[in-house]
Amino acid sequence: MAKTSALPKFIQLSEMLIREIAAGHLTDGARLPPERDMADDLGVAVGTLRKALADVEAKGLLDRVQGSGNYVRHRPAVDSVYAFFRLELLKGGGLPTAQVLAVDRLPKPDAFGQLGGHHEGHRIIRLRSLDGVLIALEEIWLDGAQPAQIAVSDLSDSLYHFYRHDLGVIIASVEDRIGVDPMPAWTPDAFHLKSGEIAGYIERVSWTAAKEPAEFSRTWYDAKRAVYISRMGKG
Amino acid sequence: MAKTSALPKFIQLSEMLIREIAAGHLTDGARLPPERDMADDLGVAVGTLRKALADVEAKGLLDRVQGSGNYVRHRPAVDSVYAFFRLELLKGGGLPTAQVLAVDRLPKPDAFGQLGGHHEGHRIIRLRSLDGVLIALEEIWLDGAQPAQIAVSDLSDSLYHFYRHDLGVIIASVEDRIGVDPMPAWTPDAFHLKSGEIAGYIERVSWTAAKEPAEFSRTWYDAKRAVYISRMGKG
DNA sequence: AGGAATTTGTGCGTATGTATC
DNA sequence: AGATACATACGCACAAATTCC
Repeated sequence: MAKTSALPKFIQLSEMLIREIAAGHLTDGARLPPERDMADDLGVAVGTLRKALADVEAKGLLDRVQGSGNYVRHRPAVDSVYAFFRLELLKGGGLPTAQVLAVDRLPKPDAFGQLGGHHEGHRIIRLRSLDGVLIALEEIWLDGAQPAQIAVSDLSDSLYHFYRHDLGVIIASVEDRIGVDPMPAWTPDAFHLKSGEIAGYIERVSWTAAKEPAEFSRTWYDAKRAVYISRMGKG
Repeated sequence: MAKTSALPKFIQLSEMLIREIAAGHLTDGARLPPERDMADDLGVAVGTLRKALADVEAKGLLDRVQGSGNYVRHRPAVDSVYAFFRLELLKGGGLPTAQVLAVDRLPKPDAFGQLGGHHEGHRIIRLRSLDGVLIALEEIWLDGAQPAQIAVSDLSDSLYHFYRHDLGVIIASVEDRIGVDPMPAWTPDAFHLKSGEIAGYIERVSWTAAKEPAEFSRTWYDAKRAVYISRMGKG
């Protein structure tokens, strides 16, 4: 196996908590135990747990209130990411999470000209993981004619929930590339999945090279992942 | 004076560093002293300084490299925020900083119909501070016809630099409201400044109420500031 | 209304790991 | 290989906000 040194504890904790919330084991509004109790149960120092909790809060899944407690923020179960997330079927039921890399308003590629009347579109690039393992890069285009207010913060949770309830737009294209760790060389016809309940269709997107990792995100670990993706393009 | 409990040390340190960088005292590429030395000089614990450095890094003004050092990231002096920031003239040379609260694509108010052909515009709301003291709320509209890729991350540094170099658009309207601490009641005719080198003009913008603080940002302090602004609207 | 208990936030100091030089 | 420097992790003490009695 590759020389994979373990991730830091606070990252492991953060991802564990996110998976617990995404899976519905921690429902919306639920209050976590006091940090000291939680840290004792998990066998870590309070400061380490707090760093993980700050990470979950930054992803919008937790509400931390001084003097009160840590409260889970998650959409109800009916809007679970499971409803629209098809990747897990190919991996045996892992828990999906996502991380937005970039949201840009760009001229729409010709391949999508027939969908929507606008000459521009919103391009969203996300990393998708199952059980914390990076498995896919996702590129999605939304038609630009909608009065869309798109920002990274809006997309940090369940992207599809955002589509249906907040935006009400049509997905122009969804491309899923499936891989294992380490990611194999990318080929144009890797995987194309029909996207379930979403009113849209599948189309291959020509992948433009990613910007520098530093432009995508701010933490060391995010940058690592971005570099990882960059290697995909060279395959 | 009002009961102003001091801000936490790590926030004070963070804002001090940001001002030092914005003023050009720490030039682009400069390497900071080792964290232990720096913490000793400043009379704080290393962990406290590290929290401040993480904050500066999150704002894109610092590059932290393990095993190497902390490196300043800043635009060259010719593009200093001073070139386009007029507020400081009224306060005696304070160092301006800004924080983006919201970036939305919305139908353009009728008052701006004569500028630009598009019916939509990008509304940007920023807090502006001098020497760390909050003094103004800024609302700016850009015409939506431009192929603008607007996201909060693009605006975190110098907004005017972004206008001129990255976007190349015309500022539809700029409204500056000047105040002191505590912020006085807002009145429609508070202050309207001609915006210097910017090709645009000044117009009063009817201020729509801010969303909930939680929608703007994630940290406790950002939320505090948002609440502070809310009180302005009621004055 | 008020005060005690609970819970998170801040700050400190230290030891060890890991990347860079 | 050694030295330097940032990253992680631990534990503790006190402050501040909330909640409860």
